[in-house]
Amino acid sequence: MDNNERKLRILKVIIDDFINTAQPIGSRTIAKKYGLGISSATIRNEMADLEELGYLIQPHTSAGRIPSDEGYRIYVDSLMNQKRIAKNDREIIRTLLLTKVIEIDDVIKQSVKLLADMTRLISFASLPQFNKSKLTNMKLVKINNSKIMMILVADSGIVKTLNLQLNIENQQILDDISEVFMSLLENSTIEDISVKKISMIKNLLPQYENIINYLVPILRDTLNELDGVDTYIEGLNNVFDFPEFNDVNSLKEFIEIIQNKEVLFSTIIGKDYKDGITIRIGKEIDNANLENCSVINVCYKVNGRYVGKIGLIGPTRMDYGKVISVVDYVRETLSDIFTGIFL
Amino acid sequence: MDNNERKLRILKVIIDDFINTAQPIGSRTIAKKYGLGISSATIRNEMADLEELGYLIQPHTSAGRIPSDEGYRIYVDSLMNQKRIAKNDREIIRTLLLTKVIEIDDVIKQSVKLLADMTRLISFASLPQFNKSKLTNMKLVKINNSKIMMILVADSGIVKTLNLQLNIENQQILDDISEVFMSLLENSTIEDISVKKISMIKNLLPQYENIINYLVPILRDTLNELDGVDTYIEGLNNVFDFPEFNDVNSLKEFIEIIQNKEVLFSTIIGKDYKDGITIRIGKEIDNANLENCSVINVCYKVNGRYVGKIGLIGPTRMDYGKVISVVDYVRETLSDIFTGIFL
DNA sequence: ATTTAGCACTCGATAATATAGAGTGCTAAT
DNA sequence: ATTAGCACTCTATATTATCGAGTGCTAAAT
Repeated sequence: MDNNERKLRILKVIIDDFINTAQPIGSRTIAKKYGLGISSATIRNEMADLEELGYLIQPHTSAGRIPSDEGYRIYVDSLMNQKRIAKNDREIIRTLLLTKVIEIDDVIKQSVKLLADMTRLISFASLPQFNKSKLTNMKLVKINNSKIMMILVADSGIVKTLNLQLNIENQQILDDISEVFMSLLENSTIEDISVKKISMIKNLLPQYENIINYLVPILRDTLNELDGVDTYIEGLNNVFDFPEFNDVNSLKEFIEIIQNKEVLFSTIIGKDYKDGITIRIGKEIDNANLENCSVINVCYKVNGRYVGKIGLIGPTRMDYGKVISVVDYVRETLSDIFTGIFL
Repeated sequence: MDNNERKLRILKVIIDDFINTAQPIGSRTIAKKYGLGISSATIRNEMADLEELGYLIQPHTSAGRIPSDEGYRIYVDSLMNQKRIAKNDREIIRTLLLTKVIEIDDVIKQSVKLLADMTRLISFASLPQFNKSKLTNMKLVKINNSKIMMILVADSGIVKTLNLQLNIENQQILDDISEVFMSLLENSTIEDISVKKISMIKNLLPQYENIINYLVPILRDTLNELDGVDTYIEGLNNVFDFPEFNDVNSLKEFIEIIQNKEVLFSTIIGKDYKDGITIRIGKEIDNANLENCSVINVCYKVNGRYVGKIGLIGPTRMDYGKVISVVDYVRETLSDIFTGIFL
């Protein structure tokens, strides 16, 4: 049916317009503003159909219509113009991500900033997880009489520094200990740190058994760090420019939800790792407080392993075409960086 | 004149009330709510006088009065009840600052968090500067084939970790280098790192001259780090609860001003270092955008040297008594920590 | 069979108006 | 010097009126 095709064209126009203006749009305005070659009455009829199909919503009788989540879904899946990222933006991304930045954390931090700046939405990322990584270096540094610092380096290049309370007479002791640790545990994953290896360490350094007993669980916990996944968030200030949050209360609510680590990590970032861009619109996010938002996510791999996710959240009314093009280019750049071409 | 004394008592009552309610207060309410033994008419006359003196402001004819900046100034200087910090708060501060925390940066970060939580205002700090400190430990850790990490420990307990690009075959080389560095530079200040000492290091490790040439300026720069003063800010979310910011625009403006590094560092934190608590009220801050705010600052010393400042900003209508007691206790605790009693 | 002009109707947004009440300043009595 | 009394002011809130964008339906036009 070719009138179906016309319906979709009208739907596209409505959503395009709404993304720009944030205002409900009516049949007359559509006819006037976008020359579709049909009268407002015809458009009116089509709009009534589109509403019945669930793609449009009428805030009240005498207002125009706005897209529903389902409307946005169709729009994203098949109606919107795929935009090519602006050359200027492309260059900024490449320049800022490919130079100066050394640590993975910094690459991700920088990417999150870029995403927020370019899309004027809120961006976030989860940081690479340390587990299943192999221990490639470990150092103990004396800070003062009661404190030391433990530095752990994983094969992925991730570095963890831990401040510990420990009375140590001199640095030499720490050097001896870390040397033995490394001799036995270099390139170990968490599973490789067996009881047997620990006993071997203790046998080699019987005089430091207490210290070793103290350090091993900390080492294991750090390697195992399943829970405390670090997350970044940027662009929070952009919420002030969202017309959908025009009162202090809804602003506050949204900011608080988004800063809730549990919500951010479980719901917004999510735990499913798969290739490509994931878009969740409104109710699809499955959180009553985020019903008016959409979330766009991508995973990034380091050395071929999924280690984290990066993405955006904003009002369902967002410029999907532009936003997706930017996210996708960041994804591509991260992929280039982390597959070792540039690192 | 003893009626002067009565005026001040009335002024105090008005400000106390306004701090609590954020509402202008009238003569009748004062007479009813606070039994001062005088009639509303008398209070009315006194209030008219207080307004003429510049301590009160009448938002409009039929509203009550609110304090002016000058009113707050008198209040803070001589009227308000000096509060003793709540025992509970005292314990939280001590517990969180004296245990677990090792690095000065962390102490300050934690302090800033505590201040924001306890006062429900916005808190900030500038970080200690590293210069003039003595180097007490240095370690080089191999991260991978092209990267190492340098850890510098100063006598003050400050730790700096730096990520560097350097091709190093194995950790042993780094250990040798750092050992020689420490043998010659332990307890050196920036001035002590003389050309002569550097040559001595090179003489001891002729085969690593390139590496040493690379590391020395970085070491010096880090020790010298004069400019890039880091600042923290916490409690930004508290602005949502200030009744004085009840529309999105004023919220946005305030947040943006406060996050402006230049304003934060130059105006809010300020560069004057002196003992004790500094309070600036409204216009005293000398920034048109912060006219409705007050700033409370203290400096902290590490090893007897001023190294940074920590403080709070919020609406002029804040509970000065409580806020000052908390800030003062944090100041005291930091002083204890940084004079080395606990560190 | 579609499409469209025409029109009565709906309903939120905005403006205009009315009302209430908190607070004031002044006057005259205490 | 203090206070009761009272007319007056002015904002905040509620009430009402008005406007207009948009709709759905009907009947005419294509």
